[in-house]
Amino acid sequence: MKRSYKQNCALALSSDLLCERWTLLIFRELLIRPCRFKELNQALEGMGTNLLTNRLKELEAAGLIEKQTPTEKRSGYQLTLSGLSVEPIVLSLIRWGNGHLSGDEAFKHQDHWDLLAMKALYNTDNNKVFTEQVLKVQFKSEQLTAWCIASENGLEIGLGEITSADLLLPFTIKDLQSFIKNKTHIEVNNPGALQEFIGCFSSH
Amino acid sequence: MKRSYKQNCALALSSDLLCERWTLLIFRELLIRPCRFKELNQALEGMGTNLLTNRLKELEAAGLIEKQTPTEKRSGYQLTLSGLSVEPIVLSLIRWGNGHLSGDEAFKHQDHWDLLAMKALYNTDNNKVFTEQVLKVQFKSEQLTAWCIASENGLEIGLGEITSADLLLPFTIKDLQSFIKNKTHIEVNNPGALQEFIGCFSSH
DNA sequence: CGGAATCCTCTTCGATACTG
DNA sequence: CAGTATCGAAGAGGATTCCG
Repeated sequence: MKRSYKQNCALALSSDLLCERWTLLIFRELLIRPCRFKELNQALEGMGTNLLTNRLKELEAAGLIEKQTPTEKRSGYQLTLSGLSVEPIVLSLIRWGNGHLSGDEAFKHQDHWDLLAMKALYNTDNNKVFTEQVLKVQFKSEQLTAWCIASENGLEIGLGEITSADLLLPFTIKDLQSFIKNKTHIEVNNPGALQEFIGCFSSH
Repeated sequence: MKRSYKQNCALALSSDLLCERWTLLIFRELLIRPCRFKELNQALEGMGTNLLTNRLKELEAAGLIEKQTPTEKRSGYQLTLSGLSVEPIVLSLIRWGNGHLSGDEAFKHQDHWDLLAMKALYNTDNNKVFTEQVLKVQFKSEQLTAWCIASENGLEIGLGEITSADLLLPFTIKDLQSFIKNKTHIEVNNPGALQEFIGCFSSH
């Protein structure tokens, strides 16, 4: 029997389901890519495996996540269509956290988290049409290989390699952010694309 | 010493502060109007008064809420400017809860909660310019007297009376929603304004 | 090996009674 | 009316074990 605020209010209802401890961080991971149990366990340091199991069951029961089809040799968890609709909530929390809080250097950090932050800060308004309709960016560092595709519809993100990137950044997103702030010079294969790309983000 | 995810991630940081149990519901109340301790206590049934005290202290320490100036005879709590910036998060949760979950009739309900839901569902895009630039609506029922002002900039809401309302609705917002759904006929002082007003909300 | 189940400790929560 | 104090109940955290 699940704990509930027992209020007939949209906020209370969604909080009951989504704002339990750890739950939103599970969504963070699954919004970036499907995850195996172990990946979640590693990203969510401090969460007991039993608690993780419970949350996954609750979310599966609620129809927000599902196990990948067993045809694939190693099954993992992924968001359902309904689970995907949680993204705006996560992004609004990221925007808020980004604007209001400064991180503690002692805290754990994983580079792929920045990928979602990038999506949260991407600004569709701001945004002139790209010379090429879309702009494909490849990030590559020791810890993370990732990509994003910017267009007027928003920013798509993912892990791994992308073909025919317009812009190759030999470092992580965090570095890019500090570049934007400090306006340091960086060498890239396509300076024009870099400028276009940077123009897509809210400046703060 | 506060509990924390200890992750250097915008989502984890904002969750640490905002997604503790009851915290978002406190924001719901204060986004509608400043509250005295007792009002919060009544709206947050099931929350112990000690816990409420703790949360209020934490939020005050974080600079998100403050006590009203003691010049006013009875002091209460209100959002700071920084606290106001939490609104987009609350509204995104309301939109999600409204779309994905059906309420349980046994649960407690307070009419003023619908006021914030109305704000969450208000659609600035949808929105032709009003004949009068803004549209002032007064709600009046036994349980709730409230108003809202719709404009191209968004929807302002508040409790109590407003002067020179364009539209007087002798019932609550819930009734209006069911009217929108079922397209039942209702008698009002200004049918044209009612149509304009209804056109401002996402249809779902 | 992935992950579910068990057990134990500690923290937080929930409800009520109490005090300035 | 605002806030404290108290205490049993529930949830979280961590380690370990069990199972396919």
